[in-house]
Amino acid sequence: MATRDHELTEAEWDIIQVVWERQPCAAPTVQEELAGRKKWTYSTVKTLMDRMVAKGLLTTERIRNLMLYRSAISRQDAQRGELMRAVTRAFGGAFTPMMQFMLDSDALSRRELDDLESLIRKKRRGKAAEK
Amino acid sequence: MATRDHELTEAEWDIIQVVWERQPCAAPTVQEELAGRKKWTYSTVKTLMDRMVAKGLLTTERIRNLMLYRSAISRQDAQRGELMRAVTRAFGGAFTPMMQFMLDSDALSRRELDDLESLIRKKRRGKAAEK
DNA sequence: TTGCAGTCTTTACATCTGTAGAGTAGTCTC
DNA sequence: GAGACTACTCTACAGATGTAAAGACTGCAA
Repeated sequence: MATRDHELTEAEWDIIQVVWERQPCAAPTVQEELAGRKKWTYSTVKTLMDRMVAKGLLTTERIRNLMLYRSAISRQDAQRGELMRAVTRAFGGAFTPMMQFMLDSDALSRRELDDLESLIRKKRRGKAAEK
Repeated sequence: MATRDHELTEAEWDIIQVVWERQPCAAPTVQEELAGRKKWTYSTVKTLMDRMVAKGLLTTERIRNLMLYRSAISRQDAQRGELMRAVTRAFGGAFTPMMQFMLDSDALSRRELDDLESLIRKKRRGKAAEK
């Protein structure tokens, strides 16, 4: 059941983010929610959402005259997809080099490094416990 | 000098990868190099490369009748761009959650976790030494 | 000098993505 | 029941992306 990786476009990320928060929700809701950041008209949002339905990213349920949308993929799936995309394209599919790159890029503060180290330690204990 | 992040498309990644390896190189070289994996004709490769020049991703130098291409951005820049894209879109710009996600996704083997831990330790020592 | 092999230039086209106007159809209100 | 709302459907269009055919140029070999 290879939940194959989904790649969302920029606009799709903006929309699905709102859907995850508010689902089930109607297109006007999403448009209003995004109104602050994006100056998209209702039409734009609706078109994007319907295309996402066609792509299997969202599902709809019609209640009388209202279309309710739900996400068809989990946030985790979408995050994994985005990550796989990055690691595949930019790092030849190898996670360790990517992690190393992040560490080397000084993107992380001392504090974050601390957190990360304990996370890894915990993780390793888990692995060690496995068969 | 904000070396702003570059976002490459799928096809652009394939091409620039070869350019990094072989530069300076001509379009036919790139096409041949990719021939195994992509069934792109010379025309396709050349068109893509010229568009990349227009975008500032590659540079050219004409020697007689030959066009030599070079990458205008480093592999690191491109990798950073891809990573920023992922972390921005999928993790709201926060690196730690992204790292955590990777750790939780079991993408890494015991071995890799070991390597990673020592990497982080080294990194932390570095940070500690700073001002 | 003629043709061929190699390279480049021009043009094209389908699909995807972002963006939206215009028109239609229920619903609520007076 | 007519207007005002609200939400929906249809259609369009420009720019980006993937893909490539057709034609033009040029230097070398016969």
